[in-house]
Amino acid sequence: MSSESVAPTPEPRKSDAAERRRAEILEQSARLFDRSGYNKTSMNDIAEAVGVRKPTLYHYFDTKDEILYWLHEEFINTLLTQQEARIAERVPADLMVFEIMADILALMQTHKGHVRTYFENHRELPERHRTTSHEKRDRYRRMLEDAIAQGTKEGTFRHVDPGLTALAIFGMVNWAYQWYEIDGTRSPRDIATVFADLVLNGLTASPPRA
Amino acid sequence: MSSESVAPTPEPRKSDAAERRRAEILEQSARLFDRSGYNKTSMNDIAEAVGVRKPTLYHYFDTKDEILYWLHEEFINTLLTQQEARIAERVPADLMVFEIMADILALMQTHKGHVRTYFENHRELPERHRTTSHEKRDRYRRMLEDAIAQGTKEGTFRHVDPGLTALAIFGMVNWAYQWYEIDGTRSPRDIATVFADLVLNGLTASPPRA
DNA sequence: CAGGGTACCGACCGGACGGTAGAAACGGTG
DNA sequence: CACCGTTTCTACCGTCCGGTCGGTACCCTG
Repeated sequence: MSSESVAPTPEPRKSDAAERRRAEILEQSARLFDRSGYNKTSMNDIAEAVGVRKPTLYHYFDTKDEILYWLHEEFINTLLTQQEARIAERVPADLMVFEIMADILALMQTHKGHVRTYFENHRELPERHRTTSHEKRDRYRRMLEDAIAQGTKEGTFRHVDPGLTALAIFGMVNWAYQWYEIDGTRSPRDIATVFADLVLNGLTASPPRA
Repeated sequence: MSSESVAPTPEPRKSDAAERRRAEILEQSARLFDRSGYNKTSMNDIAEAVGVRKPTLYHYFDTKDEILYWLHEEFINTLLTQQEARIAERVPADLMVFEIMADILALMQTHKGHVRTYFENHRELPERHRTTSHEKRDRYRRMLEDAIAQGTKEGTFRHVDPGLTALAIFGMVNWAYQWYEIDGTRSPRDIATVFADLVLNGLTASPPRA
């Protein structure tokens, strides 16, 4: 404490290099899982991509499942933080719905491998990790449900089932992991605009009788 | 031709029993894949569930991939046939959208294992099967796009991008494979009603200015 | 510069898994 | 009832893969 005067990094709890290695392993894993699938990618493949040998991976992650678990952590924590900020700022419900959709669609550009791998394999996670990851996922789902319920309470939204409606909206955006092309013409935010317009205003031409 | 007078099944091209065995293998595969995942289910597991030995499976399907391929065939052909009938009947666009959604949601009750397995593993299919299965999938997607475009042309729907809108709608219903519980309180058709109402009329309370 | 944790590696293990070989039984047909 | 394709089985193969063992090099701290 007292001896450090010009330390550039105040508190590197764990070795800084270790943290970067860990991040690199997750990044390469996501890349390979996205390209070849979780099950068809071996720990050896990951090690090679990172530039180390297989046993070194096990210095950072106890099992392959653990890598999958942390891929989920990386993006679900982002989503939770972003939405928590909006709740604190009391963002209007309709805007919240749009922003949640935009957040998730943004992942398709920045964390496609993470998302795909989790969506397609979370059921096969060992009990412990599956449960805790589902808790965060469910917490996020409740955030959207709350935003919908709030919108109804404030008169912005019609009376709808918040649970089913949230599942519909999540479906719209989550499914993008199946078709979104990173080098496509539309940005995630453009797509969010179109999707939010659809879910807020509907497909029907003449406004429904109020 | 001339010898058969009271034949109950006019043309059992391939042995009838063989056809039933094949169907049974697909059914058990879907069940096990849904429970434990495609990759964590071995050919031996399937054989046991069917009540035969592993090599017998290979008498009906050359590879494990082929089983996955035929699981897709089973449900995509149903979907295509159902929608083709509607096109022939000139069903109105908004009803078509509802019925397509209802068809897919119905699969969650009748073919959950099929759907899940295909969605989560079609990318890892060998080139040949992947391509042909994608062709049918894309054909079905175009059907929804056409219905949307037709609705716009007829003035039922607003001006929207049919491609993106179709992807949004498919997302809503396809994603149900992740959360639909067969013994839940809501039937697939109930859910389709709610979802179609959402996508047709939107979430907003007061009608948007026309 | 001694000591101890951190990072890394070569070699290896046990087992599971997709798929095959080769032959026996079965069953419909002429 | 002889024949031939179909269906099924026992036994087996080669490979791959997640994970471990035991040790070495490295580096930071005292």
